[in-house]
Amino acid sequence: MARPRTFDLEQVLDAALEAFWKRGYSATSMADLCSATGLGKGSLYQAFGDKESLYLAALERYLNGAAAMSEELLAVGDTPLEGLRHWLEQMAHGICADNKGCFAVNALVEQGPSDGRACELLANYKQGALERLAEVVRAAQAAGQLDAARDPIESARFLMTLANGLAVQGRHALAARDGQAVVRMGLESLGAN
Amino acid sequence: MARPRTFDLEQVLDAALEAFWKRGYSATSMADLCSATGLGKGSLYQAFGDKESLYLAALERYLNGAAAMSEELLAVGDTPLEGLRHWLEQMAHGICADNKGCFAVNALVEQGPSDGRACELLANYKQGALERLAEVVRAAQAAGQLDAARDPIESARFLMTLANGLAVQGRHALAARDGQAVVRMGLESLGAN
DNA sequence: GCGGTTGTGGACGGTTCGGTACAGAAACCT
DNA sequence: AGGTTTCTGTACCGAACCGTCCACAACCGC
Repeated sequence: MARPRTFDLEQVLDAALEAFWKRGYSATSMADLCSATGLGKGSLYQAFGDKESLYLAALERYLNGAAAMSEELLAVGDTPLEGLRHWLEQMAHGICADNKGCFAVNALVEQGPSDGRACELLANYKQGALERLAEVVRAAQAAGQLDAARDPIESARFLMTLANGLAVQGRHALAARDGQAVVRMGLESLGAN
Repeated sequence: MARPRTFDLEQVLDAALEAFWKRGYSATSMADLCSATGLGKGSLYQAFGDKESLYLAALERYLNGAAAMSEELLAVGDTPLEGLRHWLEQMAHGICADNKGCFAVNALVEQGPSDGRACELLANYKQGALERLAEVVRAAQAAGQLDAARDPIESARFLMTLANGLAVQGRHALAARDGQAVVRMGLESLGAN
């Protein structure tokens, strides 16, 4: 065997994520990443390969975290609707907290319609999130909490669209109160009372 | 006097806008802009100063165009609600057409919370659009077409959030049908019938 | 037609970029 | 403890970057 690395991989990934989050992919240089992570170039390249791979690793970590957190939030409360409310509220809350928006949305916009691996990750995540949301919507409808006449998938996409819009606005300055108002209107529009 | 320039300033600005729109600011090089506009470096620098100024000029042109088009769309139909519907529908339609999203949203996300001049332009535009939308919402409420119990500004922000969310999704691939479904739900949720 | 003035585009330069090579250090196994 | 293997950071590379400069061309007023 040999010398083990002296840093924590996930910790470094989080630091890199922060840097990418702040400035985006193109505008973040390897020098930025070095100072953000506190590592030398050699270590970064050895551990991750190249800039794009590091970005993808950070993105994947973010998406996994987001999925886990979504699952937690949706499970809050005793009814499906409470879960949806928590999900959207906390999403808005996190987005309004600091002016960073949502890393996935930023990545989606910056990568654009390119055919890279990032798009693949993002598309998969979006699809999964959409289906998961639709499931909860369906449950809420079955429980009589949401208007059953609406298509669950369309409702899910509607919620997703709201969340994406909040992420955009949260990137600059969106007052928490205004974000919550949007959330409230969104839930009402699905037939919640 | 002297030799006049052989190109049309606005045409070049449109070409540059297209290039920036596709790849974003950082990822678009001056070489890209030269081939997009068909001009040499000297001409571009003489006409616009530097890359950032060219970007700002393109952004300003886009925002002016967007404002004018919004005004037109809001005026379509005989009632305020018809205007709103047209505005949101055409917004969604344009966004879904090609996978470019909305340049303003892309700029907002890429520039992030930086304190540059682009943010200033975008913030001003957003404020104006919000107020204009709120005006039309108020008119629709007065005409009995929208639920008068809702705060017009919050309703306007709600519509803006939806539009922003559509822009994000439209950057990749959003079926026109799905976009229109979101639009329909959004209008219904304001109390439209 | 001719001088003066401005647009034009390619050549050039300094800087920064992402990525590699390498020398030294550190830790594991025997 | 020694050998070996891996990690670490720096020096370095070619390429691409943004921006400048300059020789030439094109047009206007006279």
